[in-house]
Amino acid sequence: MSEKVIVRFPPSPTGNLHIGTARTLLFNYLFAKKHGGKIVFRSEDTDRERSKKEFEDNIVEGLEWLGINYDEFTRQSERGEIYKKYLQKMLDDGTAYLSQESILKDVENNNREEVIRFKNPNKMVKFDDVVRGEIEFDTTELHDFVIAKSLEEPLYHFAVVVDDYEMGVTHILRGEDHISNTPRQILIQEAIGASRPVYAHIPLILGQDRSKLSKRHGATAVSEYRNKGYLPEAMVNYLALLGWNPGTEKEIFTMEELIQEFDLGKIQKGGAIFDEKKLQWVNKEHIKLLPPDKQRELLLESIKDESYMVGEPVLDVEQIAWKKSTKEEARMHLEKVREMVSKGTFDIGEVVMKYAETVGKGNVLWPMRYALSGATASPDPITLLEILGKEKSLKRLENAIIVLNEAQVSS
RNA sequence: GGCCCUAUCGUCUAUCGGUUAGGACACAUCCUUUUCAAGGAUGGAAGCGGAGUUCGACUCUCCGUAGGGUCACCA
Repeated sequence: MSEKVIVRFPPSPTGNLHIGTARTLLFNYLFAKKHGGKIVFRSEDTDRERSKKEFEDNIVEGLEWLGINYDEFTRQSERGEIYKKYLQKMLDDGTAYLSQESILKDVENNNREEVIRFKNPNKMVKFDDVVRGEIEFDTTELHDFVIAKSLEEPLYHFAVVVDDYEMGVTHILRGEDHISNTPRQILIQEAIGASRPVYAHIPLILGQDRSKLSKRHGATAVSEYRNKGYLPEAMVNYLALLGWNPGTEKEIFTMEELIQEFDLGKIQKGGAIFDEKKLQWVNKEHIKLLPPDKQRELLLESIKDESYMVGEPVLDVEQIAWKKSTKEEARMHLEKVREMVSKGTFDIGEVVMKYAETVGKGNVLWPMRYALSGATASPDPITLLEILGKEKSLKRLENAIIVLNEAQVSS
């Protein structure tokens, strides 16, 4: 590679970090890392009304959580002088002009009587997209579009082109929804004498109805998935697989492996539906990769709000016995377990298992687990024993025996 | 509606002219008695339609059709 790769992270702080944005930035990250390039984070906050610090924070924190890092941080709101310089130059060159708007001044919507418009050369613009091949546009339909509200207030298309040029951005990997923005940005590039970066428009992440993923499809913010307890490694892994794959049957990757395997040429053309079921599976696979103590930490964290952790379990007598096993047998096994637990040896787990193996694991373990948790899904009984401690465990085992006895009497 | 993009199992995808069209998720059935939202096995499940090009098309071309994106003094 003769030229150093430079990519940008250009989120707009008008909302929380969207998983679609995260995926796009991830691709930029993987590509840059793979080629030893540089990444510039550029907060696109030229819209003063909609941009909020809290959103910028959410985006920054989300990326940090995911492990998607960058080398430089900047905000468009802090680059006013640069835009002003280019705007003035375009005005001088005649590639842009002050336009007296004939429409009435609309103060409410911040519309002006005078704006800066781009002098559209009205031509065909052709560009090569790494993902889609050649794309051609007739820019006549764009007319003389507005590039700034004033010398001090540049608009998106203009600011983006100036920044990409000034920062030496070599590759622009962005969402497919930007394809139609590309021609006008190329026009501005040509007007200011900027070189053209390589474009790669990646497919969108879709909701169940195949339309662009948005709030109405459910959770779209990375922070929401973080709160749901997903591992950042799993999130990165799954996102990478949406719209890209290495061409092999490997599906579980670490960030390092993704960097190693990433290839722009293998990016998909069509949009991909976000499937949380598959995310869950990827998450599970990543949990398996974690060291035992980390897994245990995760387990404790995940069950800390369960009913059996915050209060005493309420038992349904019909659920205590395992399958064909009877209530009488369940009571007998529970009494046996209670006896073993009360002795409180350090290897209580092994002792219980040994007993369970002789009389049928399920016959002992199901009633035991149910007695301890009162839930149809919970960690295994031995683990519960450890988590709850001797006192609590004995109390719950005792309670289950009482419940069984009462049922016996009344029937 | 104009312009642009896309099109293989329900979903994510492999295939880069010749395959019994492969894998994963999900689903179903069975096994597994540390239940399950664990583990194992098995199974059903796909090339949008029509023309071409070719000895041969999922793969290349064109036309349809369908879906999506975009049309701001937002980004």
